Amino acid sequence: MSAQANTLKAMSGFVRETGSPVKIRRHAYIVRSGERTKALLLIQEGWAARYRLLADGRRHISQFYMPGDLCDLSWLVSDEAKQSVTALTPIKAVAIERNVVEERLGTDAAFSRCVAVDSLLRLESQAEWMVTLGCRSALERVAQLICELYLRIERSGRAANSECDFPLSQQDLADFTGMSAVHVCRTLRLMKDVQLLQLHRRRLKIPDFSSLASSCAFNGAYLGEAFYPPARAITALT
Amino acid sequence: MSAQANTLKAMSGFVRETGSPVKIRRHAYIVRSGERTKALLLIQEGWAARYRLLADGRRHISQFYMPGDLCDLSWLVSDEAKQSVTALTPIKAVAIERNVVEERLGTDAAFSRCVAVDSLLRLESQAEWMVTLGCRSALERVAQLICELYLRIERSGRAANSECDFPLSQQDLADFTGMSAVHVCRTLRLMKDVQLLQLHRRRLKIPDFSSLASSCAFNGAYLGEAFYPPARAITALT
DNA sequence: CGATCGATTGAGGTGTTTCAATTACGGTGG
DNA sequence: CCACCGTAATTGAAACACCTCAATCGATCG
Repeated sequence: MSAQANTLKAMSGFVRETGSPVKIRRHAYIVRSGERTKALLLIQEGWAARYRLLADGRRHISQFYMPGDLCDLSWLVSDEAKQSVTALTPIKAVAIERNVVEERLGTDAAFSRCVAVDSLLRLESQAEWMVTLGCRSALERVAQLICELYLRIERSGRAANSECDFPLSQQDLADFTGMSAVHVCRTLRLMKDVQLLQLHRRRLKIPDFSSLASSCAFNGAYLGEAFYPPARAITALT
Repeated sequence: MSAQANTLKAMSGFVRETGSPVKIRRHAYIVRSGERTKALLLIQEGWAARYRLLADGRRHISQFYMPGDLCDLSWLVSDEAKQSVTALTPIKAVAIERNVVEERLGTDAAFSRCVAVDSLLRLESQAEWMVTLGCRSALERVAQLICELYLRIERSGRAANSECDFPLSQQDLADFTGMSAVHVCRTLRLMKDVQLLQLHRRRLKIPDFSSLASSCAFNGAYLGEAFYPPARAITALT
């Protein structure tokens, strides 16, 4: 679908031209839940997490951002951010004023369409994760997350030889998959033991993507074609 | 925000004018996963569920549709439906050709904006459910679902005296909340015992909405103002 | 080189699932 | 109106996946 291939390009091109560069320190808030944001960010280097803190102290991460991702269109539709976003690593990004985007959304039909299409694709992707959180096993959750993240890293041009940097802690993985950090540890150990992946010192290697994918019945179609070249889609399904 | 109040009206007004009425039998497919849809539906009577069937037979429902809901904008952005939708009850709806909407999305800026805003709001709502599926207890899950559904039913004008029709089976609730039907049964029993709700013969009564809401730290803000009048929002939070 | 944070491992507990049996309900035909 | 049927709800008992707590080990960084 050409529409969705255009989406990111149009959006990020717009941001890159119009915006101004910013840097964010590790562990710094990008936005706190309840605050009104004044700018959107196009991430260029580093990772961030969108999360919610519950009253009992538990944290649930609902989204990871990495280079190439736009953070966050949902800020356009509500006065207050519903969830916090924090930098997991040092970040370089391009910031664009919120009102510039708001202005364009509603006057520029092609741009508005891009936003709509992008949001609908994310909705599909999140729906898949609802399914996974709702009824898949610990190993499947972790495997699916690793599959998804690896493909997105690869897409951003930061993977080579089935290897890439992987800045997430086990606690981060746990907070996304709805598991305890301890159980993530045990699950990763199991996956390492059966050669599904190598993960050490923030480096990830996936010796055989298709076996990892089949361990969790991964179908990357939900990431959209822009994130998932057809050639890869086929190998992942076999 | 006025934008979101306009969203549904604009959308459903458009559909109602342009579309043609259809009826769907209980248990009939509205779309099967993998099929290409030719029309969107504005539900007028009855309920539907969007779900995914896993290889091992488990089902996960990622969305319920009820009167007033549009089903489903995500069909616009992919050739094949990613998840199936089935009628939980007999349904009356208005159908509109997919290409009519596709055409308008991308040429009509205001319309495209409505679609974008609606999708972004749904995204927020789903993110909340990811949090709930990821780290809340059985009782909280069920309570949150009941809270959300009741408010939506009320919004559609089908509730009175804290009572409404409630066509979902315990299996339906289980498949959405990621629990077994047996445990939904036990959880409902507990909730009935402590007077959080009454549920019998497909009739739901919530004697005190605010205690039900506080049992799951419910914050209906994620439903959007259109679904959640400020007055109610306050009582639910106290 | 010490201090700190993250990863790892073990032991024990628990919320939820699974399986199986029973009961209640709602619709249908006689 | 009643007898029947299939579906849904309910209950109990046993099993299990995952969690919590706590201690140890390793790695990173000032």
